[in-house]
Amino acid sequence: MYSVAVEDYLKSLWKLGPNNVGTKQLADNLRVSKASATKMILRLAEKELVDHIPYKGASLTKKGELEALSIVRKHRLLETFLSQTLGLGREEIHDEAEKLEHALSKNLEMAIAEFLGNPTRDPHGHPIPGPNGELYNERDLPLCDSPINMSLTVMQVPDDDPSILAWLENNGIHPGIKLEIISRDKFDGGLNVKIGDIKKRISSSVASLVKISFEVEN
Amino acid sequence: MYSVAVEDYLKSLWKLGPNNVGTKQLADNLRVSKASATKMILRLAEKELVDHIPYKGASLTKKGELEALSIVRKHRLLETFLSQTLGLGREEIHDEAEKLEHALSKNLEMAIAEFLGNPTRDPHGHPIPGPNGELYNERDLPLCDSPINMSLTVMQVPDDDPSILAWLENNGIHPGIKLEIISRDKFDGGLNVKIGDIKKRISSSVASLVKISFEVEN
DNA sequence: CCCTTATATTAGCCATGGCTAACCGCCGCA
DNA sequence: TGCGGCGGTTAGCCATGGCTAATATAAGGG
Repeated sequence: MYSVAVEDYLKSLWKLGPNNVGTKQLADNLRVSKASATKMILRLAEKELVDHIPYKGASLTKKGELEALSIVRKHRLLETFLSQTLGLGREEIHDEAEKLEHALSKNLEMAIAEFLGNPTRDPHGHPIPGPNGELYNERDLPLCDSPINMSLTVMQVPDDDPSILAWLENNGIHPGIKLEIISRDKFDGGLNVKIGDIKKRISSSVASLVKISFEVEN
Repeated sequence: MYSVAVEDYLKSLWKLGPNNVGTKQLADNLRVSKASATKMILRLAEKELVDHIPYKGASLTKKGELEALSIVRKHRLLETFLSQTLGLGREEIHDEAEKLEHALSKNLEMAIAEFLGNPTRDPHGHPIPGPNGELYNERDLPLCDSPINMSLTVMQVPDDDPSILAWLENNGIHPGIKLEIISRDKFDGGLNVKIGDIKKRISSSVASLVKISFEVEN
């Protein structure tokens, strides 16, 4: 239906949304020039996939959002499928899925979803949109904003930075792992955490990319 | 490395080869105009992927052939993978693989080959080229040219025509099945065959697309 | 309040890969 | 041997999606 380029722009707009996304931000995210981004935004507006306010940015229309969610669904299903069948690591699957997602038919998407038992999270813990774009309410919190001295469960790690992912993996941090924040550095926001009996330091930039959940007391 | 379009042209040239392929034949195979095919042939010649003799046709260079074989390998590995993991039927996998093959990295190709145990045939019985383009000697014979009153083993069925494939499937004809030609119609070349105890008639056009092997007497 | 600077847009170029229309060349048949 | 027709090529158009360079706008600091 839409070209690879259009799908990539929609996905970026979704990731950077839901607020108005600036041309430069979008261009940087897609590694194209600002001029290319402007041109494409105009074309997307033409197709009613985005609303564009000149000099203010663009945001997805409902139509554009549904299209973006369809791509995100394909991406995350593919990551899960590659991980499950081929045993690829969390740090290998993103780039592969990035290419394959544009070549995945609705039929194959459904077959994969069924094969996997209609999962709701990919191997990074990211929610997988439903076949019609349904996305359940996101309740996971960034680790950097999480309470101290509580048992936290890692729910999500980033998917697109192999080096951060490798570091997390090497330090035993991935979805399902329990940890506890011991203290938060007042100056740089770095965290001292305890995983089992082992203490680690997590920089604030990494901690902002990891999401956790915890049991709420009644 | 090469674009989807270039890869598709190379694959078609390989399928229609190894003799010089005419512009019209290529254009028809790819469902593009003759002019588009001419233009692309010139570009492929520029890249030294084909030799082109004006008004005579084009054929793959060694470089072009290796590239084509790489695409064919990806295609057939994907068909095997989709069939094996998702249980898709022989008539469903071709079109999916046709799209995915262009998005498959060398790494993923290797992971899939290893997962499948480095198969040498896809679900249609077509030989899968090795990672460096090795293709073992083709010994299977078209059913239409096969001897009468001998036990024949079906080795290959066509991959790109879902309706023929569905007919074959419905009549229990697929790789591995044994059959015997009872008689050959003198006028239209149609075959009367026996599969187990059941007699079937196979038209010559279909019979030319099915390949078989048989035991050679010493 | 103006001016600097970052951000955004426009203009105009390029490659790719389609298309149609028009023309060319080769071959077989009369 | 000449010619009709099919196949092949050329010319020229279009959309897509990149790019750089030049220009326009907006917003914050002096």
